[in-house]
Amino acid sequence: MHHDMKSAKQKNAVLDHDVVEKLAARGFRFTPQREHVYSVLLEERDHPTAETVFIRAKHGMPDISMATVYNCLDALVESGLIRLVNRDREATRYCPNMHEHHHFYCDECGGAFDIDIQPEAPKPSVPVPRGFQPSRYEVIIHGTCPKCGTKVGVPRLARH
Amino acid sequence: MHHDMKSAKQKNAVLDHDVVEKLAARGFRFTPQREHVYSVLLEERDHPTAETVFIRAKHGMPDISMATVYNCLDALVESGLIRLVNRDREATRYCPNMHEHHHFYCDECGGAFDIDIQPEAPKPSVPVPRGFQPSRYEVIIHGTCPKCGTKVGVPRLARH
DNA sequence: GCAACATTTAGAATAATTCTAAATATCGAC
DNA sequence: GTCGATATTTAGAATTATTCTAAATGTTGC
Repeated sequence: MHHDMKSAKQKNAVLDHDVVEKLAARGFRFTPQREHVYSVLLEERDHPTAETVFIRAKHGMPDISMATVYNCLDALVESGLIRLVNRDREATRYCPNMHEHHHFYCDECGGAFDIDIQPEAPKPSVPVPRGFQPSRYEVIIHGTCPKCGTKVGVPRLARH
Repeated sequence: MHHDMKSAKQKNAVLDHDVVEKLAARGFRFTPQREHVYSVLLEERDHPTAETVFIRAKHGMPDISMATVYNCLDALVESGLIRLVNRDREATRYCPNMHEHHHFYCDECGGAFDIDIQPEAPKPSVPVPRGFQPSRYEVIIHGTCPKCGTKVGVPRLARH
């Protein structure tokens, strides 16, 4: 519908404006590639790797290169628009959710889930020793997700 | 002193026995290389990379190979004797402290610090949505360490 | 439009990790 | 203790993830 499209456009305009500002604040320009990479991250919130972002970004922008994807991701991270998350022994992944939140990684299926912080819940007060100045907390929770938790878990043996 | 040496030896025997058991529990053998790699990790608790472990391990065992270091680290991780920690965009690092604890990473000097959990402090109760079954929490704290915190921080510009 | 500078691009280079195949070591059965 | 089965170590090749390079292109301010 015409009305909806216009509304969506307006939303994008607002969004873009924010992106422009955040990039500019760190001395970066707002380019079609950076916008596109960011939109890819927003679309599927499954913490994709740079490789996956590359593949997805090519759909709407077939000529984009891997180097540019890395460049864009770096710029977005520096600008505080996305953050980077690590999985053990895996390629770095990216997350566009900048609200304070935790991450849940399912040991079974490998899925990644954002865990929102309940505003009523007490701040995870982790006392650090004298002299340390914490700026950011990151909580990673390992376990099984609802889908995998219901399956009968065959305890796997350690085999080489 | 003779007495001290004997005591140290006894300690090692106890330690080794635990290592043997933990390895065996996962179907691994207790080998000189695995023992040595583990001892390297215990000696310097600075979360070394595989590469660093390799270099250090070569001192006491000049013929050990990189492949074996990776193999040993894998076996030790699987056996729950060490754990693996990630730093953004850096090689995987290893930590032999298996007591429940957090990690503090200094943004300035890159140093890694283990943050013990105060027993009196309330468990960091991070409520997860229905259906999720957490098995392990990992808390990473970013900030500045006591040494770097005292220096006058020149705010660095974002440059490419 | 021009000069200065940022960005993109393809591909090369580097770094981290995993794989392969042969040699060696260990374990349990006899 | 010898034998066969299996695990481990080793060197080096292969793969994967990331960074670097240099040339082309785009953007900005004058």
